[in-house]
Amino acid sequence: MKKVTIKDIARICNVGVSTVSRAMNDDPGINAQTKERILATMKEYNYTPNGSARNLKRNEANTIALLVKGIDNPFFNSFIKYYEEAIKKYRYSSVLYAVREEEDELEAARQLVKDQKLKGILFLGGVAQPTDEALEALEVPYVLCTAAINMNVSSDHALAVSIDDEGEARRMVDYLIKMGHKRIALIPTRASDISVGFLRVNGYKKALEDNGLEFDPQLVRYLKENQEAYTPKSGYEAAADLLDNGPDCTAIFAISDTMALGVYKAIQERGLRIPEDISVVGFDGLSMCEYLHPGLTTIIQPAEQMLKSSLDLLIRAIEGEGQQKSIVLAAEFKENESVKNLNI
Amino acid sequence: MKKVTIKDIARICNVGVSTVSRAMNDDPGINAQTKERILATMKEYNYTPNGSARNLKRNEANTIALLVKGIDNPFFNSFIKYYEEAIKKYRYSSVLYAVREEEDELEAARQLVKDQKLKGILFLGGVAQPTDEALEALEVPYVLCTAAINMNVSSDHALAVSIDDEGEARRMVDYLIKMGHKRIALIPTRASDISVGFLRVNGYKKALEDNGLEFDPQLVRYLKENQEAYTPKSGYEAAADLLDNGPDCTAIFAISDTMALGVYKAIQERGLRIPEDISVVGFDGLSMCEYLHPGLTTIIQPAEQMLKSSLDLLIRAIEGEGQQKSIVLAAEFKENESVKNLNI
DNA sequence: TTGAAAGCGCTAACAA
DNA sequence: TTGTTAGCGCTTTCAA
Repeated sequence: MKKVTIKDIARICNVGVSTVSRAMNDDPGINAQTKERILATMKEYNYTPNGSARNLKRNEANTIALLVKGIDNPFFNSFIKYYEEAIKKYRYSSVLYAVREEEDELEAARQLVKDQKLKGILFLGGVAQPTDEALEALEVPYVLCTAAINMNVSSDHALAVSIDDEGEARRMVDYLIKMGHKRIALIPTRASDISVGFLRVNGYKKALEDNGLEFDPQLVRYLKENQEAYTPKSGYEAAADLLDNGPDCTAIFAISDTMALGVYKAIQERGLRIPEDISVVGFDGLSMCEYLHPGLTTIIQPAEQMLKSSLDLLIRAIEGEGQQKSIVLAAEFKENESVKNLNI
Repeated sequence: MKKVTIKDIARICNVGVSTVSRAMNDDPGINAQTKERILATMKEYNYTPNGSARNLKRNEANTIALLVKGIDNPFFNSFIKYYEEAIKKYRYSSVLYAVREEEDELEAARQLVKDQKLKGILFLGGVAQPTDEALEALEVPYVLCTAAINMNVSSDHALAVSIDDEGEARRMVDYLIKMGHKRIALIPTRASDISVGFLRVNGYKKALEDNGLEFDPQLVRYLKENQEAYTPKSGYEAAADLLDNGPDCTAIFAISDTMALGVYKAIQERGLRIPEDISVVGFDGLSMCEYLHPGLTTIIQPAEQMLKSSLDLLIRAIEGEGQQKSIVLAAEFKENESVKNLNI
């Protein structure tokens, strides 16, 4: 079974190759009937255009990449799923690229753009310290999804889709305070994190301030530089340290659901009960955490919507219709059983 | 900045394009010094060959695909991570492709092979009912990783890497029995599952038989056809049904860790304690489940090793050095706190 | 050991 | 509205 080419189709249909090319590329200047006939023949002979030849000619691959930093973070799973679904609607092909924790995702992106002639990049997670220069060097539009877009970035290419991390964190802590909690511990990422982690910490501080509570550094358990962010392990270790050596608290705000999972264990392992002895809240909306016991109170990021918006934004930008620079989506506050109302 | 091509390099080096081609393709018939010189120039000018042109000419893309069915199953995360790392060692590029639950992964694979001229495919999960014809139609080597290779498959192309699902399940149930459990419930996938799920059920049955215990269908809670396999939700629902309507049991064997998570909740929600009131064991070794409380006793699949072996097997097959057909790796039995010893 | 030249399958400019 | 044709950047004969 030899591969059927554009020439074969042309010969069979008794037309020139360019006519066939026009037929499959929706070129306006072509007779509707001829087009019909050609398309039918293509289908009959099971013809698919050779991508390499196309790209070679067009000197471009209509490809965008999803660049995930921390692919083993289950939070990204649903995004990836939606990505694969959503991309099919567009006439772009795509590659998924996983960047390791210690890798520089911007360098990796630059390499990819060059090697694969990418049209755009969708960053998921990561992008800790994106400087204008580094991002500009990409030379293609990109969208930072779930990542906080930094104040020091003003690049024209820079697009972002996220929730209001600071505001949502603030809302969460405010909720805890309204529930009567005054000693609220925080388990963030590393102190050096200036991305989403930073914003959520800010939200925590603001909520305290809003309510006239003092910020107590002792209640904040930053990860050590050698601990991996957003893992149950780190959450566990931080909570264990807090419970064993820290000041008393009535609630723990883990900055991600993955970490909240570890917090649960640290608490339960010590014979304490959630929420009777200590309340726990998370952030992100990992579906799995609904199945913790008790169900975790958290902020649910609208993964599907975020992904769709990101893709939309990216493709508009690629096609030069970009007007919007960033989209902030509403998150869902999910009240669950992990918080005790101290007012009662 | 115009893209530098092979012609540019040729001109700069004062050689023909074919010589440049030889230099970069490690062609034997070339003077070592010329080669050196050319390679140096390529580096200096930051030349990278145009993949499209290469593929067009060679009429092939040196690409393999990782085809994941159920990308939102966190169990596959670590595999994907290792895949991305491992593939870099080979001179193959790769694509990751996520197949939805309801999609036919073999059809998707066939399409991919055709469209992208794939050299091989690595299936992760899925491949429920692979018939010889369907697999043969792929026309390229493929490896089924973590999927049970079925008895009715004898294709020459068929390669598989897995653990001994039946044996390991048997070991797990045998362990429970040794711990004094006699009424052991099972939460498998759907009754129609003839893949790994089936094998694990078999292992369960054999262990009972080995120990002279009778198989009680009432203790087995198959998922309904509309429930998604390997999710906490399904595990929760099955366990809830079992606890509310089923016969008494002292232990529950969830066929995957993801489902065990839901089982935990169903139990704890009812005010029962693990393992005091009821023991739970899982299967797969989801890292996250170590952070459940109490820690889950499970069978850990050696993800990294499995992935490496799969890739190795696949690439050998592609390059025609295939001798091995399948590899069965040892799993690790992880004893943890979720099982009560009834003998004491 | 090298270079010239013929395409790989496709698109697009040009001519008809 | 259609066909002819010149490449895109590369690999690979073939001849030197």
